[in-house]
Amino acid sequence: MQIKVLKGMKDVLPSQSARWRAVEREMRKAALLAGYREIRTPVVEHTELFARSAGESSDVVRKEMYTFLDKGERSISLKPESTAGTVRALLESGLYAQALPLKLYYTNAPHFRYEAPQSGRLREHHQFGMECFGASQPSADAELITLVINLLSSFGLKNLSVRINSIGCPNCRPAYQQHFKEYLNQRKDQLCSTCKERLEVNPMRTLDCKDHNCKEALHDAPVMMDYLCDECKEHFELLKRYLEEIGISYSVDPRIVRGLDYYTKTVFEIITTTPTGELTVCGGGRYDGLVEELGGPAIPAVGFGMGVERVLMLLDALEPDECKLQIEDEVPELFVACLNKALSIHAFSLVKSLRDAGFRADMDHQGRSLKAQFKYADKLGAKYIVIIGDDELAKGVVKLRDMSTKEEQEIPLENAASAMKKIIQ
RNA sequence: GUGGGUAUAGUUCAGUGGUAGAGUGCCAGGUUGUGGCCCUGGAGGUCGUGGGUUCGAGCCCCACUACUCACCCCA
Repeated sequence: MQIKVLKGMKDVLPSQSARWRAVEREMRKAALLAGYREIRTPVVEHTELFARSAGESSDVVRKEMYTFLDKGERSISLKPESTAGTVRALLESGLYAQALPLKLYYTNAPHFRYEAPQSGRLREHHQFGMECFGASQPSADAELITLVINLLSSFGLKNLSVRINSIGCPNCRPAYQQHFKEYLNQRKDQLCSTCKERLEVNPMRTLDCKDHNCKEALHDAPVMMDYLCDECKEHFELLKRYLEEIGISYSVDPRIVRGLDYYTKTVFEIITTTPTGELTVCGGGRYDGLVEELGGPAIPAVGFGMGVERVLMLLDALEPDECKLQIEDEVPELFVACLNKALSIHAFSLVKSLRDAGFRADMDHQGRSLKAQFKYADKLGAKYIVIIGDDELAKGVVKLRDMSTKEEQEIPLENAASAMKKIIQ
């Protein structure tokens, strides 16, 4: 019985891995330009970390975590998001005591959510994310949004839209929630069953319910935007001004409520349209209370997570000329073919010296006919073939064939690599 | 968790209850020193699994499993 990959998990095969590296390379470059440095946190954490950060009532914690008991009967979970782990590392290392703001990023970090996989939604997916600690000003929020838009645009992606909202802070949110809850209670009968539950646990999540009746019931519901305290209001207004200043277009969507409980003030999503509908590529926001919540000092923070698979999905949908991503060339430059098996020993040592000289070079390992070696080299996409034959060897040369022009020339076997370097470049 | 679709060669997929098929890929030959195109041949199948109906099941029925899409939610 053949063993197959687990549900919701995907192998990245050679045909795709160069794209992964290219995307990752650009992400690192963008992060570095803005002063962010890489952090790598473990894939597993104490379950409690996620319960305390994302919130016991969040869907992620309630039903989507990969949770296990380890051999010491500790409850551990594969990380469903990276902010909690980053904050944990920040506190544990004492990094927060150094110069603030502290800017951190991670890329191609595996994340896990135990749910039904479908298009653009896997159980294991990878995120690029950035977190900025100690920056209370909305310029930090704007910096992140700008960076994401720039990055995605640089790949050639279009149809990106930025949606922002403010969900207030502990000063202004309770009053809003009070009013909102009263509003909901009056319309309790119209709500779907999950929203009835939400009403008790986390009423604000009813705002992004897709159920038709719920939408109807909520269409003139009070929104947080109208209840923001002066500080939150000013913060939000400034964020908009920063975005406008550099020409990032956005829309204010008072219904964005993120799935994680730790957010305060700014929340944002970067959305794109696909043939099947809208797809969230990136989501994030401000979490001014989380560091303190997890036992540290009161340090404001803002960050986002971006789904790498989703970015790649969008890139795959682009026409070849629209995709601006530079993919690393992996095809061999030289394939060393030999006329018969006895000559393989010469091919072997030539390949070695070609590789030492920095060429991507390969040879046959199956004892195949010359013709078969040519076919193989052609399938690999080799740019040149080096032919070693008895006649050539007697003369102390090898033949170099340009696969696209079919031109052949003889190269002295001695110092062949440096001679080829001149010809090929 | 709920609902729909699908399951046949490495892969993409045809297949009307009566001999297991094609495209593509792979290997070889046509060409004893030369790739792409062409021609020929070859290898490759427990027809998802288990039951049932039938003289006979890839096909009909039931169950299960896997995959996939959608809902919910999200990256």
